[in-house]
Amino acid sequence: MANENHDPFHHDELNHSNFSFSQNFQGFDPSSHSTSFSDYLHGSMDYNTLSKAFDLSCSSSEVISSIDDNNTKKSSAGDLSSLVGISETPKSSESSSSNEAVIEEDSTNKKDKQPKLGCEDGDDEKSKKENKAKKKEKKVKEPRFAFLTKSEIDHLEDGYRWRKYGQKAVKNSPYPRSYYRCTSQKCIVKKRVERSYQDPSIVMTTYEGQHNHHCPATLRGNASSMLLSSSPSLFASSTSMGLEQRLHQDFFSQFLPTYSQSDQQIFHQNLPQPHQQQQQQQHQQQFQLRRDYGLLQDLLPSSFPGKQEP
DNA sequence: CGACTTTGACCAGCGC
DNA sequence: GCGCTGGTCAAAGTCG
Repeated sequence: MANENHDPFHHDELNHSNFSFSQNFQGFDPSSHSTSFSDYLHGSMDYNTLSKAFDLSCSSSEVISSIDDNNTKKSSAGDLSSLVGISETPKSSESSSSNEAVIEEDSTNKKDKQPKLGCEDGDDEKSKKENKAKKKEKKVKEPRFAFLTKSEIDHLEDGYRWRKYGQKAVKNSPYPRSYYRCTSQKCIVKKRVERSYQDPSIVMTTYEGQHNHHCPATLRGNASSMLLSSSPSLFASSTSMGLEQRLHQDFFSQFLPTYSQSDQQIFHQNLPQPHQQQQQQQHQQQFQLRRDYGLLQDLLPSSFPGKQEP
């Protein structure tokens, strides 16, 4: 891996060097920790599972964290800053469990929303009551999965086609949050993209739902080989070659199938020539992130939106 | 002309 | 109940 001495993100600014998922995810207590980035990464799904995955070599990962819906109810849906650790104290313990209690839901439940104008009064009342009744039923959501990416561009190319359907200003942040839906028919997957205001180079992407179709784009170039070659050490710890392949296949096919291209755009456009080394370093870190995430994939519960059965 | 983005408005949930 | 905020809708605009 590239030398670690010149990576401000990695060590100086965000203090990733001591990062450990198992530690920080479970005992998340912002009031008693420093405000390093990693301290505030609180995680998703099964923390133990995650920690298992990242214990392998977390220090090298740029990211980037996975955040589940329950945890992000306040943070991701609220403000990314709580993830990054600079805003009001997050309510830390409210989500310590039940991460798997994600049940498939018709995410269109909000669409019962009445037409804005000219709705019949009687029916209006009626449907309002129905809506209330529905709400009283335990509200379940599509499983979500969020992860942080260091990137210059907000909407990362992931191979799927998305239609933007909304944008909102985020409280305490100069950066808006964008809402996307998968353009594929009958696919209800949504995606939310927002940028950290503390570190504008960090983008948080939240996926909600599961694609019910194949990725329209295929992985191009040598991304997967680069992926593996960028840090063979981690995969060396995984004894199965089949696993290894599945990992990055899953990851790329589900989220980042064409990422390598945007990577090149990102890092080659914006960095000055003298920093080529740093450039390469970042590049490698990006791939490492993806690889780690791929590993994560394999350990995810089946309810995870990006999880694909073999 | 279709696909997509922008943007203001609306609605629901939540905390006070 | 009220105000704030997140999430969504849908008309208008833009682009290829």
